[in-house]
Parts: sequence; structure tokens; C-alpha cells
Amino acid sequence: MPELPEVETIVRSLRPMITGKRVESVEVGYTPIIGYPDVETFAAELIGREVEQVRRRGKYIVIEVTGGDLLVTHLRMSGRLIFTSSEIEKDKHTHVVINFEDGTQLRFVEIRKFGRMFLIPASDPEKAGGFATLGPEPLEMSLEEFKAQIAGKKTKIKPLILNQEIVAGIGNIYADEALFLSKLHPERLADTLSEEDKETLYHAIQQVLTTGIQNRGTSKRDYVDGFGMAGENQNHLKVYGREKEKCYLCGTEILRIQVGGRSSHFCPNCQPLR
DNA sequence: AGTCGCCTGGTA
DNA sequence: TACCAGGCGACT
Repeated sequence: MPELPEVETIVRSLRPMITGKRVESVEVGYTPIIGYPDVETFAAELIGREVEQVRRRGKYIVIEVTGGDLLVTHLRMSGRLIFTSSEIEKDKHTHVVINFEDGTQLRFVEIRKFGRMFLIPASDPEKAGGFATLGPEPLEMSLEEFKAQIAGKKTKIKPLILNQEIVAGIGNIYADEALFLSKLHPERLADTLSEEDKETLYHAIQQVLTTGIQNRGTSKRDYVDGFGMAGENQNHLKVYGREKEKCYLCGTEILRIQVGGRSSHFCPNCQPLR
């Protein structure tokens, strides 16, 4: 579900609520959610730790705790991290609850059970799946860095920018939006892009992500922030989810095709394959 | 490089 | 009933 703007919005909502709080107890319902270490160690080790920092890396939520460890969470398709109180009744799909000493709690809630949580030493990022191999942050990378990341790649451009090792944090919605702004067909081969195409795409990626953050994320289905509040970027999408509707630029019908196994929305007139 | 599995639920 | 879903990793 959540891509960079959604995860950033969640992090910003959680940061003031949990920073400085100490963990009193941990409950894990569905154990496969815990990717590292084993469930018992995960729960036992978290107790007594204090939250020092809450930040984002790509689509990962990183909670730094005392003792030099990181509580790393990936929400995958439909996961939510919700800050609430022990008084509030739990949703049926609540898989992990982290109780703080003041009666508040952080809940990992997810219908589809794809998401994962890891408690890792900051010095061992490879213990948290793809966390260690993430590419640069798109809002912090230079144009030259972006060009270097895609240099020599011959794949279709959409799967390339969805690859978290190339650039961290772009998902299906913002990929389609960035390609539309760039007037690039999702199946365009990366090694056929001109210098101008690359520069346009670089700016489009930053544009759609920044707008997404300003609008507090895209709530098409499941996404909500740390307080359970929906975003409003779904009201500003230019192509994603608009198949069979008219292109805002030229009136042509927006198409939806599969590219690299993912639904891809584009305007065949504005985004020719060439 | 491309496909499949993981899960559950909403909608056509 | 069938298809679809903001993702990723394992597999071929």
C-alpha cells in the first residue's frame, strides 16, 4: 500500500506521539510478521527500550530505540501502524501491539499479513530484508546520481524506477504519475532515454512525491496515517486508476496494461512508445 | 527478465 | 464468480 509519501506521512504523525516513550510490553498475534529475530526475542528485547527517533528510509519506517537497535517496519500492501490507547478496542487484524508505560500503544494492523517488523542492530541492516540494499532517497539525490543509477540498464523504465535498489520509495501509483508527467511510456526501454528525458523524469519523480507528501498521501483503499486519518492525494492523481477516462491533457482514453506484472495506467497519445 | 506465492477483502 | 489491490522475495 504505502509508498514514500504515505510512509513519510505516517512517520510525521507518529514522531511526536511516541518519541521518548518506554516500552512496557509487547504482544505478537500472527508470528510470521516478525522477520527478525525470533518472536520471543523480539518481544523480550523491546521491553524497557525508549524511542529515540522515528524516521523513514524508502518505504521502511525506522524507529530508533535505546541500546543502538532499530525497530524496522515494512507495511507492504495494506499494513498500518496506528498510535492509540489500550482503552480503544482492537481491530480484528491487529498482529503486533507495542504497549508504552503511559497506556498508549503502537499497533501493527494488516488484513493481508504481508508486512514485516524487524528488531535489528543498527550495524546489521541486512537483517531487515531489502533494507540494507536500498538505493538513494529520491528527494535527496542529485540529477547526476539519478542518471548514474539508471546508467547501463536496459529494462523497461517503469520496472526500473520501481526497483528499490535503483531509487528507494517509489511504488505503483507514483511511478505511473511520474511517467505521465514525463510523457514517457511505461514500457520505454531505459537505454533509449535521451538526456532530456532523464532530466524530465528526475524532476517528475520529485514533483509527484513532494505533492503526495503535501497532500498527506494517497488513500485509494487501505492507507491511513498513524492516527487512522486518510490522505487526499487520490483527488489529485492524473492517470493512476483513471483507465477508460479521458486524459486531462488531450482527451484520449487512458489505458491500463500490465508491465512487469503491475497494472500500469498511461495516455497512449501523450506517452507514445516510440 | 518474468512469473508466482503470500493473504484477505472489496467490487464488478 | 472472477478479478483486482499503494509490495516484495523466491523461483525459473
